[in-house]
Amino acid sequence: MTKAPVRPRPCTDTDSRGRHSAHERVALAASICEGRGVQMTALRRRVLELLWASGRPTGAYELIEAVELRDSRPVAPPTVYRALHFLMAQGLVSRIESLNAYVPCAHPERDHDCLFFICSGCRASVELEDPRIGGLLAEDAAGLGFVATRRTVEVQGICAQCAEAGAAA
Amino acid sequence: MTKAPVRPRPCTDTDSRGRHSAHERVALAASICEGRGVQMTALRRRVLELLWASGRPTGAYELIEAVELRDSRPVAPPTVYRALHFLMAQGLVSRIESLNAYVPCAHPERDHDCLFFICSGCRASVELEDPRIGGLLAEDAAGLGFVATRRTVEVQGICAQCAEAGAAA
DNA sequence: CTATGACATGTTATAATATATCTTTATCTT
DNA sequence: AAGATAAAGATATATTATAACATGTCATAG
Repeated sequence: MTKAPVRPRPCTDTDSRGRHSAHERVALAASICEGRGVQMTALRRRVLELLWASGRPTGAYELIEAVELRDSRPVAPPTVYRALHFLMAQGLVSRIESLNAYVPCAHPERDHDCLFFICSGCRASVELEDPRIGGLLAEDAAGLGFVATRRTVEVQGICAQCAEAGAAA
Repeated sequence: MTKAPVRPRPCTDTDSRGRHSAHERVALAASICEGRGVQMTALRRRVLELLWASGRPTGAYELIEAVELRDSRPVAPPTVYRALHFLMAQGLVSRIESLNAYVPCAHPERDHDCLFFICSGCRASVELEDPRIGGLLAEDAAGLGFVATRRTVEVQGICAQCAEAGAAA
């Protein structure tokens, strides 16, 4: 009656909690690609793996270095950018606009519309789903006669851990 | 009971509607600066003027060219970037992260928390205030123990005019 | 089996965006 | 005027991203 029953939950079932390993994440992504008839190539898989392994929003050039290190060969920017474009098109990766960085998408199996909480202390980001935000944005868009194709919702600040650490220091 | 009474309204009281000229906008900004004891210098004023004159999100380098044209002298990037940083710090300009572009803030006198609807057809952006979004984001942040300092809410799509034009074509 | 077409990647160069650093100038303050 | 402070000028460079063209890979039609 008073509130919508939907409560957002953080998509923090990271491998550090023992729920899903990076490997499992990538396997899920691969099966999604298979189902769609698109190719999860070695390079794309590598980029996605490295994003999951990173644990925080990662810049394209950082990712280039990581691929070079991992595969012991030089890799030029377009190579990685193309992989990122593919992964974003498949909903497997999101771009954090305010950081010029990329994060793997926690729930590629659902049609996602996520918001990101980005800690300026530890550089981590938490992905959240809150359908109510999408609802309001849709409503506002409709009021303007605006047809939305993509949404960017990012909140910058300090996470609980860093706030505590900062307060302790 | 069922809905919050707050309804968002677009901040589209642009000078094309005869409400506020760019000059008035800048004068208001200057008086805000005066009240805060910070300096609205000639350069900062020029950059803000040009942003108001532009009518759409404007890139830093586009702005550099505009200043050079207007003031008939060469202007290096840091000059304009510094002015932009100042104007953003004063809440007089916002950065559109998804475009790497800057827009003047429609209501600097209010403590703003705006969302932007960005048309990929005409490249225009509409600034909206919807306190409900901020409320939900605050609620979600609180749930995570996250202390928010800044928000980025951007919706990409096609505006009513462009949609109509596209449909007609 | 090899020609062809579709897709992915490699390679080179460059565009677009942004900042670090140091110097100079303007503006207050005393 | 001297010294302190804030702003802008100037030079160089860092960071992020794409354009354009060449090559490789793989399935399959001929």
